Amino acid sequence: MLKLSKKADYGLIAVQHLAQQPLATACSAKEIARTYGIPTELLAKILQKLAKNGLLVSQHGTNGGYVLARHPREISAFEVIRAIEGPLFITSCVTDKRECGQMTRCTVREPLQKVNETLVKALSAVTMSSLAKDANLVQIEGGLL
Amino acid sequence: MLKLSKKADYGLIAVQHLAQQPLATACSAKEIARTYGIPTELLAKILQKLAKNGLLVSQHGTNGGYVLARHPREISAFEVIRAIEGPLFITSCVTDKRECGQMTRCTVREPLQKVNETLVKALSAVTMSSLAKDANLVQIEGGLL
DNA sequence: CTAATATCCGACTAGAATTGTCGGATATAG
DNA sequence: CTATATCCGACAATTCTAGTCGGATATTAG
Repeated sequence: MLKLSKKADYGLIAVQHLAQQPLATACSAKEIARTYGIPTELLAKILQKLAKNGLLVSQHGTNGGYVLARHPREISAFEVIRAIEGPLFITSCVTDKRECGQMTRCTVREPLQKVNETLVKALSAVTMSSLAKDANLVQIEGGLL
Repeated sequence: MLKLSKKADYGLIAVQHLAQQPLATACSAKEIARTYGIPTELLAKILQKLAKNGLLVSQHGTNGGYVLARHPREISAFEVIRAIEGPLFITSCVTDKRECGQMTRCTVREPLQKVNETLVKALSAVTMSSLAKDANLVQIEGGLL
């Protein structure tokens, strides 16, 4: 059905949560998991992956946890998703290197590749700070009006 | 990994195959399946779904098979995919009517909805005739130059 | 130093979805 | 009447996802 995995959802929620924290305030996996009702162990592994991919910085020990490695403006939904789900291809036949042996004259693949690029661009345009903006839209508008 | 199902791929290939046929020439499921190395029974069910959704017209009996219900120009990749996979949502929490009970203040959902719309537009812009054009691009260009 | 906290990591299970198969009913052309 | 082909539901096999568990390492508080 062409949908994101729950892991990706969890990751986006967590990163967005971190984006809303005061600067240099670390959040533990347990803390975030409880806030959103996400299985703790599962979120822990997702955060580890994000840290390994350089999106988060981890801090061991008491009062440790995770902090964004960059400004929310410079972290896109695409990066978060790719870090968790790996390279994303809309076509099921083209994966990292292998191509489908059968259906050699597949005329479908190439145009879908372009759709794939469009999707990547759209996801790249969604930054963590733009998510936060949407979240506070009512407040902001209220202030401006 | 956010990819189309094989069924969707098979469907696109089949519809595109039909788009390349001389007008009013029916192709059977078996015929198409063998051409592209797709499991016959599986493709049969996919074509049935496409017929039920009004994209194809079926013809029983000897020399029967399937024909496009409309001009290739008026059949988009999006329609084919939706007929096979059902309504597509990029967010895993929002399905047809249910929303995720947990994580009430999910700020992720709404912006992704926009990405979803972008994706739908991109897929809608890809028509079966545009697929065929890409396939014959070399010929056409050669003729024009 | 010790205890508490938290990341880190791999292996494992359960459940769901996808993919593919089978058997048989219906319709149609020759 | 027979061969062909759509139609349809049920089922099996395989793969993917989601979640769990146990234990190792690192850091801070006291």
